[in-house]
Amino acid sequence: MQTPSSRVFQDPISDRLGYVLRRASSVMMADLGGALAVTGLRPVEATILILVEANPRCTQSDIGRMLGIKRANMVPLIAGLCAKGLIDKSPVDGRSQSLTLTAAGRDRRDQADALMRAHEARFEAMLSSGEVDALRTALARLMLNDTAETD
Amino acid sequence: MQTPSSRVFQDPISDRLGYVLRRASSVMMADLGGALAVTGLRPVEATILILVEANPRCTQSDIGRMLGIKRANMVPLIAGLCAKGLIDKSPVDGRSQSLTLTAAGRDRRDQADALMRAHEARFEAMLSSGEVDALRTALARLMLNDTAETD
DNA sequence: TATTGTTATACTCTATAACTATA
DNA sequence: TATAGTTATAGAGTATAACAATA
Repeated sequence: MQTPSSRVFQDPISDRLGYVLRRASSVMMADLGGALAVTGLRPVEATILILVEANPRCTQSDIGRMLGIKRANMVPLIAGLCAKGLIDKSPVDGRSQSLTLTAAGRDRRDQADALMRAHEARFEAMLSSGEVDALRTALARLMLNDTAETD
Repeated sequence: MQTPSSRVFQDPISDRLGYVLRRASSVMMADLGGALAVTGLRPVEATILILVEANPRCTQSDIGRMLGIKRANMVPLIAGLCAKGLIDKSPVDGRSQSLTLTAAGRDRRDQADALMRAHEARFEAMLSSGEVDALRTALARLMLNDTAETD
């Protein structure tokens, strides 16, 4: 056969740290997206529910800063969660609005969180506990190079 | 002062492996993008030049399979590199075209590769060599969970 | 002056469907 | 029947600029 590749290719990029980091991240995010599909939430939406529950009465700007998402891009995210009846806004400032989970939001958060933890456990099961610790340590170290502006 | 946050927030997501993986990846990619800006190439374009040099006469579909980029999305990437005079196409099949670097493409590849290696060295310098090895091993293991279709 | 929320906009990345032509 | 290249299109994610209201 002479189908897509009897040819063997040189692979000069699988030893590039940035490349493998990006690919591993995209594999894990794709898995998470699939795991969360039953909740009707995307990973970022599930993450917001978790953050709002842990920080009741925070603002959407607070969430944006925690996640590295710009103010302008938080608007449709929060609006979507409100439209789904998972989050309530209430004015605090006149310019700020505090966020809290609705009862449905708490249920959905719990459902999503359980799926996220199971997802994480599936990936961690591929590593020894020492490897997991090493991975977390290394990633935390690399993140110190973050140069992104707050907004 | 009562500026953006005298308030301290709970952070229930920085211990989620998927989240830190995604953030670390985006930090490193942003740094790479900045480092490559002087070449006028995006990270994916530099990567393609490196792959074409290592695999002369490969097709754009071959590149797509190596990088996990779909056929349809390879079209503007390769067209852009051709328009810049960095890659030449020549028909092999009637349906396939083989890719090779032009002289300018080789120069640009070398320039970009040097910047990529320096970029990588800056990040690896934040870790011990044992930590670098552990990180690479762990990431390679996680990537085995890849469920993406070829095309 | 700085911050919050917002609108509008644009660019990149990714995904699907469909088509042509070739093998 | 499968592959290569292509077009068109849609959805995410992310970025900037600008504005109003408020602190």
